[in-house]
Amino acid sequence: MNRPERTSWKEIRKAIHGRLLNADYLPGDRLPRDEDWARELGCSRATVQRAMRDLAVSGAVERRRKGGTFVSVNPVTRATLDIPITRLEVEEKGALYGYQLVDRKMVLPPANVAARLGLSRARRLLRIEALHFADHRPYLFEDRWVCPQTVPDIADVDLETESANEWLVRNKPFSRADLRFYAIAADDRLGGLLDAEPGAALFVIERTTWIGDAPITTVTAVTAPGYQLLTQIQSATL
Amino acid sequence: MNRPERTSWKEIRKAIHGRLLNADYLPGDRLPRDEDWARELGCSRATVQRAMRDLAVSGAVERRRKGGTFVSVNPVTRATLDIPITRLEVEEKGALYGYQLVDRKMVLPPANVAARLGLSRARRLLRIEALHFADHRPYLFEDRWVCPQTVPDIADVDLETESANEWLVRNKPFSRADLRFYAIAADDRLGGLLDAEPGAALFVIERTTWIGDAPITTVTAVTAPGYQLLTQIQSATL
DNA sequence: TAGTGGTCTAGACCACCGG
DNA sequence: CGGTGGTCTAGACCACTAT
Repeated sequence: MNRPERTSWKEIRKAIHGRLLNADYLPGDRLPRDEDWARELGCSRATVQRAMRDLAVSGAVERRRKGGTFVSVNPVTRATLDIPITRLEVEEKGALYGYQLVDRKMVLPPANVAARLGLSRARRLLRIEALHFADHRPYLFEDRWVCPQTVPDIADVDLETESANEWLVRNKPFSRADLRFYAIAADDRLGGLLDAEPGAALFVIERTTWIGDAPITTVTAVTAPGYQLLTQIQSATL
Repeated sequence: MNRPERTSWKEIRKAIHGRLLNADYLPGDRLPRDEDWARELGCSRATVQRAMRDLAVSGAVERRRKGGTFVSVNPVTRATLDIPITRLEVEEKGALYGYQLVDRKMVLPPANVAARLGLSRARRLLRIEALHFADHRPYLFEDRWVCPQTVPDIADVDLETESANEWLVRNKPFSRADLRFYAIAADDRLGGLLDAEPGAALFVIERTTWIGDAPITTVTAVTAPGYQLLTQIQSATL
């Protein structure tokens, strides 16, 4: 600690975080100003600011102009999830990817789908049902609704060949997305599609996207039995 | 665009991201050096670096020293999940929180639990089973294993009153965590505990934490029927 | 080894918001 | 209004790694 020791913002973060873990400051407490940390730790204010921003992003502290920096009152476990294109997810596991379009038609959406997309009036949407396979076994069933008003060029895509999942992710960036994760029991149809016992517990990822205020698509991705979504957290305290 | 317009790193990010969305650069392409962007966009290199870091964190580009900056080849949907303390999650919904310890004992863990924690030798662990309630209805069942070697002071906690969940999150920071999300079908016991039909599909959050290399705890949090985990993404393209 | 991103500094000004 | 965090700049040096 005597040697300046090639200070870096990670060391500064570690030093400050250490004080928090050591309970030098308790949840709700106000921390010293950045400038004071800078003097005490022997670095510039910008470096403290870099460390503090990281602590704020990770949820350890909250910062308010004029108010100052406070130790977070309600700790949360903050994780980052990556949801890849399904084909890449399958291939990443070393499995052979397969894809099959089940159905595709223009139809009026049910109320819950219209609500998800925030559609005030009932318009016909493009509904796509498709199956993704890993090593010839069902991997994920995709029940998708696309807004042709927002995505007119979906009409030019050969959905027999290219999955709507991949085409949309690659070609239609979104500005906002809602994600939901939950579990459902397989009904007879889902059981048949996913090769699961009727009643089997299935993990579901539901995703709805917008570009600006215009809804793009909403998809209910029902995974085959045994599917798990994984992630890891590396805390700043290394 | 003529006026420098109080440039900020968010505008720089937007400008660069715009070029990506406009397909000026395709996935895999190498982007200009930061310094060139700085000259072109009329800001300092540090500002470009701030914008680029944000694009890298959000997954839009990949940066390598000496190599340069590249448009990401495999787009992913990257979401941030906040998993709060269960009590706060319930209270956040405006419901009355309740808690009940179901069981607590020292016992040898089964192989899968030992594997999760990375324990090479079989040692007795503290197993805690507890129920969390929302408005007097079962909300979440917590099946937890704690390593007393790592967390000896768990012995002093009155687990009848305070949930292990809350005590650990508040008092035992971790340096690494594994998270899994999946679905299971309720067996008779879970059905009884969570007031669910046997066979009902239940959403499960499994979390294992370490401090350094020492395992702290692993918990299987089984949620009551209807539970959904939600999150939102706000893209940089605003 | 050279090119690129990553970081640090000192100083300045701005934006927000609590008192 | 004043204090605090947020950002920008110009320049310098460092760290990594592709060539």
